[in-house]
Amino acid sequence: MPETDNTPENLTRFDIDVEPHFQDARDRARIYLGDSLDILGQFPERSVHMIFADPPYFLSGGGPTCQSGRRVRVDKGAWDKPATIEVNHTFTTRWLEKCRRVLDDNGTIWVSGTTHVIHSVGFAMQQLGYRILNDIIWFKSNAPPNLGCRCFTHSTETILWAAKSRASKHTFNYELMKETAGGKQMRNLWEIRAPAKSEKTFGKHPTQKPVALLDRIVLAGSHAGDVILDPFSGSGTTGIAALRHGRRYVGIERESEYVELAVKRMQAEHV
Amino acid sequence: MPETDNTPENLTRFDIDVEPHFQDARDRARIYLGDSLDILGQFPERSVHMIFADPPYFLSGGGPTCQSGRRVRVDKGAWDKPATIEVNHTFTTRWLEKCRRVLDDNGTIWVSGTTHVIHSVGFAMQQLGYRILNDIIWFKSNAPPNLGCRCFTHSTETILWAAKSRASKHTFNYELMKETAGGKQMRNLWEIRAPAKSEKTFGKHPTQKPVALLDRIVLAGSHAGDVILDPFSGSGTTGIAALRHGRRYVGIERESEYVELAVKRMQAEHV
DNA sequence: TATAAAGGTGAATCCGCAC
DNA sequence: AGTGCGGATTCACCTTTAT
Repeated sequence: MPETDNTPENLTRFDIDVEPHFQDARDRARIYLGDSLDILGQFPERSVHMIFADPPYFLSGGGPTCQSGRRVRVDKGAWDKPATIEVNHTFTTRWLEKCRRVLDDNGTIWVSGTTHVIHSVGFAMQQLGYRILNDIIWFKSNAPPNLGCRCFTHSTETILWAAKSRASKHTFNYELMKETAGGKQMRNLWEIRAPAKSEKTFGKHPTQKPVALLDRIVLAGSHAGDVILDPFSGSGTTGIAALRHGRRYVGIERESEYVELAVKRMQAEHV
Repeated sequence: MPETDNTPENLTRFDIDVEPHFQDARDRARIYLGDSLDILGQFPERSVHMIFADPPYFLSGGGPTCQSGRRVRVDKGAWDKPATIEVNHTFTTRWLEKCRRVLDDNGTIWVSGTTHVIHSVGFAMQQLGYRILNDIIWFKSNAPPNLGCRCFTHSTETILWAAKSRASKHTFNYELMKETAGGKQMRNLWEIRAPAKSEKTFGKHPTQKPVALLDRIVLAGSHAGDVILDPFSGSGTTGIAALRHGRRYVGIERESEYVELAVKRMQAEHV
């Protein structure tokens, strides 16, 4: 283990056992290929200013980023739903705990998710001592209709924004957000269109976020020069927004396919 | 204990040990004064078609409907935040469990709450085997600005809508909702103004909901004649909406002050 | 060439039916 | 009773054709 540097000015000193898979020329961006829990455990404490995470979840069959093949099989040969939920909550708690260790005392974390996972996230945050500042509602005004007609059209996603603890003096660029909102306090409801298919120029990621969403998050919760971490980097939207606004970026992603996609997207942005 | 009647046509046969504090002439509405856990435990299984609940919560000092005096005091003479959260989650789990027992197999439950409690509710629902159908976002377009400028204006409240289990064939009046939404599928984002102070004619309740919100919930999730339960009846908005649309109502409330308020409001509606 | 109208495509879940 | 297949469903977006 290298010497720990607890100042936040230490992106160039992340001298951990894992080589970054990608690192830009001026070391403003790194992406590590591997397991978030392992890699986060090697980062120095309090080394990042802000975290954005769009975590995978294991319910309802699982997607490509999912270790769902490794589920706990219970008696009677059937998937036990509550057991699966507990397993998922354990995973959620673990990565949120690792994130909290590397987060600056005045830093904040933003976690997006749909119904399947967001309540586990919110509850785990509260259990771990995070202080939830807002439930931000991302309203996708162009959401596709439900094919089944058994409930309301799912047109929102929730983003939980939390400070590290009750004692934090967290960053919030209030005036900038007020300007962006046309002179009034910005509300927790954000109408932002979901990315169209044609916007996914370099490939597909199942939950790719619009850059406009990450722009707002980066601008609201960080300063120029800050280090922003995304432990489930995916297609790299967080990195694009971070660099676009003069922040530094550390991503972690376990699928090399997505790392390549993220690098291509970041390079196409001339950042 | 009386004979159990598992049909849902049994409002007049809720012959439990607790006398309703209020009961209307045609027995379309009852309000029980007392503790929800006790009273729910006496109701027959599967005796209500739909439940709406706006539960109390114990965090951040507690309000008037709150048993917060009975908190767990831990060592060092300070409130232990995670412990408080676990206590709160235990309470949430208990009442959701009791509700599930009295809910018809094809019935649904709607639970409203803010950040402080809604994630505990959602997670407990998943743990108990409920199936969440939607996170409904109630957008209060007339929400007051935040006094502190440390986060975004809290302008939404979440309502979790859930079926009893994955196997349920729950009620959803799709076509009616589609009409209401102007011919397209209704989305999970509902813009409804918060009640003005002048609407609170007969007294105050800290989290009083607009009748328009309950109108929509009642119309979406129940049929005429159905029994609707509100285990934290408060100022009785659920009862007003239920009777207005020809449903029956069972409320439970532990503060006699609110029971009186609810009765006054229901009588003023000529129902 | 620009704008408008028309038509095709795609997403996920529920249901009934056959076995 | 459980499994498994196929059909039905909605609306935003993109493409094609018409004005």
